[in-house]
Amino acid sequence: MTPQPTELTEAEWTIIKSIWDNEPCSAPAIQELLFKKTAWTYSTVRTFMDRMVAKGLLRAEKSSKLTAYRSAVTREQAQRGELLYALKHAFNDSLAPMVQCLLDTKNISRDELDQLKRLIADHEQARNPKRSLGKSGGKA
Amino acid sequence: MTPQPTELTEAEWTIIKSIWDNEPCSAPAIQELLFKKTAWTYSTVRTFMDRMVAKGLLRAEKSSKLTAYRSAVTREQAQRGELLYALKHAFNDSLAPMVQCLLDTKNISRDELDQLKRLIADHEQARNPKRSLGKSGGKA
DNA sequence: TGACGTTCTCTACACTTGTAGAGATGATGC
DNA sequence: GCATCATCTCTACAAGTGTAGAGAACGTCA
Repeated sequence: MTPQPTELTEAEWTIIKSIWDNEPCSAPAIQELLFKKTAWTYSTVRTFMDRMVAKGLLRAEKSSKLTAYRSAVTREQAQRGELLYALKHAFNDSLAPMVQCLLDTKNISRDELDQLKRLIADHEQARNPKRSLGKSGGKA
Repeated sequence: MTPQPTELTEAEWTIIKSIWDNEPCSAPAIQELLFKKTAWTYSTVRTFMDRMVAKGLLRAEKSSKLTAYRSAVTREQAQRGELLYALKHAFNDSLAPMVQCLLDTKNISRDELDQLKRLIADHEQARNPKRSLGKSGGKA
């Protein structure tokens, strides 16, 4: 149903990535995990997490004293939100300029280039499965 | 030199796009241009623009009473900033997942798909102009 | 049962972003 | 010279974001 496009702040990205990798998890656990990278105190992390619950980005279940958190949006949803934001604002919703920018910006290895070609080919196959090209077993 | 990655807020995107298309231009002009879309008052637009000057996103030159604005970052810089932000936060800097998400998300027409393939092919050519096709390529 | 550690709750504060009104000031036409 | 218009400057304020301290409350080990 694609609710409203999920948009995350930088801090929220940091938190939720950690949660995706560890859910369900506690706030102290996340704080500890992130401490090396962010130096955030428990209060900071907890504030973010509770705000994210309020926004519907996370879900919290508390048993007695402890609160367990899990994500309420999938990685894919969040990625899509971020991508659509960039696509819309920076590229007026047109694919090609975005991909062009990607190609111009990152130093892309031959492998990555091949990978991209494969992605596109697979996508083509998937939407147009008439004839098979031998190459790889596809399977979306 | 790629200063610091340019990041724009939603309102800033709206403003700067209008400026790219009309620079040099005055604040009242931009306000009028955007009014249909945003309903922003002059004060609002002016505040944004002056903040953007402070941030180094725009440049302002005032002659007597009038202030003329122009962009201080190119469309490409801004696009790159936005793209890198998404790439970094949502996709941990990996190309392929981003492109995959793009393919999965937007309803891509055959034309667009062809266009993408062409972009990639051109890019390949550009970085590897030795021989036209051939797998080899070797040597990163 | 008291000290200690863990986790939680509440509150706070500065900065950014979105939004705008009020009034100053200069330019124009008469 | 004065009314008017266009433009500018200044100030403000609410909501969102980044960041955190102080102190309550519970669990536990001696």
